[in-house]
Amino acid sequence: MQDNSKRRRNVDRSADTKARLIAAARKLFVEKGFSGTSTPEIVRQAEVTRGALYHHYADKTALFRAVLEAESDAIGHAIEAIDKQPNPLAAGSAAYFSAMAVPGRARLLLVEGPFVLGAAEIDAMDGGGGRASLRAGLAAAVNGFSETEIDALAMILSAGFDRAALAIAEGAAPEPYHVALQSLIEGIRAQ
Amino acid sequence: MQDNSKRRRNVDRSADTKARLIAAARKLFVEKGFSGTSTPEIVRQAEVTRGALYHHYADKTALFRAVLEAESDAIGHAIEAIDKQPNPLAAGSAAYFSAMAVPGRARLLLVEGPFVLGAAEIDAMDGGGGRASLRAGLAAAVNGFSETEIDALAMILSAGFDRAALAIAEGAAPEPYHVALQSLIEGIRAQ
DNA sequence: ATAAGTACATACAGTCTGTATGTGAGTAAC
DNA sequence: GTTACTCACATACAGACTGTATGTACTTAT
Repeated sequence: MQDNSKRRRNVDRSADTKARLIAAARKLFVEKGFSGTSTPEIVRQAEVTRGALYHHYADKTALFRAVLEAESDAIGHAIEAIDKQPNPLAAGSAAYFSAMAVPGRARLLLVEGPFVLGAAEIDAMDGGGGRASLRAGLAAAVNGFSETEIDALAMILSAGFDRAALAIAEGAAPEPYHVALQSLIEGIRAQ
Repeated sequence: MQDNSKRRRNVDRSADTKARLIAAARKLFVEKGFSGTSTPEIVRQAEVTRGALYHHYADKTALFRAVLEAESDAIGHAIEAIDKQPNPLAAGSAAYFSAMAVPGRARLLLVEGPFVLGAAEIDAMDGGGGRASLRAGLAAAVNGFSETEIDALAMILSAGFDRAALAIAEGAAPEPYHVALQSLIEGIRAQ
């Protein structure tokens, strides 16, 4: 499809082909969703053949997984290195929204990902969108809740963060969501 | 496929066929998801032919929509008749969880629905899972928040309710989630 | 009684996914 | 450096699925 024939090491060819596939797939998955995107479409966009795709990835889902892993890596350390800050909840919140502001990321990680791969696998991949950090911050900030109640609080607030990030990614003003989330956290902290 | 030949009015035949299709589709969509379920599978389960399916519904998505509309109708009045109760937030919460306890409903309305039809259409169908009621309850209960902030609060808490309902539908103990949500609501009420 | 519409059933066209197979360039062993 | 082997594809194919077109028996309207 393209000129890969001139003196290139295999490792470079593979890296290049995979990068093209991931970039093309990411673009199309963001625009049209997983099931709305066909593999012929992806390889056309990437300027490779379906043979190349199925050589590197077991199936369409595996390519999708590779796209999300790249996305998750990109977020990676942004949130986790925050646990020890003065106000970890506020800092973590800011870091989360900052990470989710990258175009397409919210749709990939919060909509397509949980549906295609299942919520469990997404959680395992990115640590639940920083839910672990959120849980830790909550555990340190609140009193009078059992462990399972803190788990529930973290899960519920995490869902709120996700929904807010999605709304903001779709064009909503961020401030009301930030205020609302901060107020919710302050509210339980005060109990 | 079945014995529809003996003296049946068209309106009855249609109603019966549609009911069969909706029941079969609901079962399979709950078990295997929308894209994991094929129309041959649905009609086999319903004991009709694909011709019947495509006679009554424009496409597979339209059948899915009919399933969700039936589900939404079933919930219907359970939540809306609550706005005028002494503690509308607590009563609404209980009604919501009660409605979402019906097997399969959480997956259909909270996972498959938003993905297949889009979150906007689901919201329009069931009033955002009672988000309107939640917003009204919040508006009456809290002070010092702007309208858009109350919107944001309602959306965030609504996402929390959904996530909790899903976790409970998947087998989690309900109590911690109830406690957590009630604490969150009490917390902002007190501000 | 006849004409028109309804509710299907069947057949078909197009597209998609994943696999099987073939080929040339790269790599390793000697 | 030559030979054997592996890798990175490219191409061809089989099976399944979706939606449509067409044909038919049963109703309903006139």
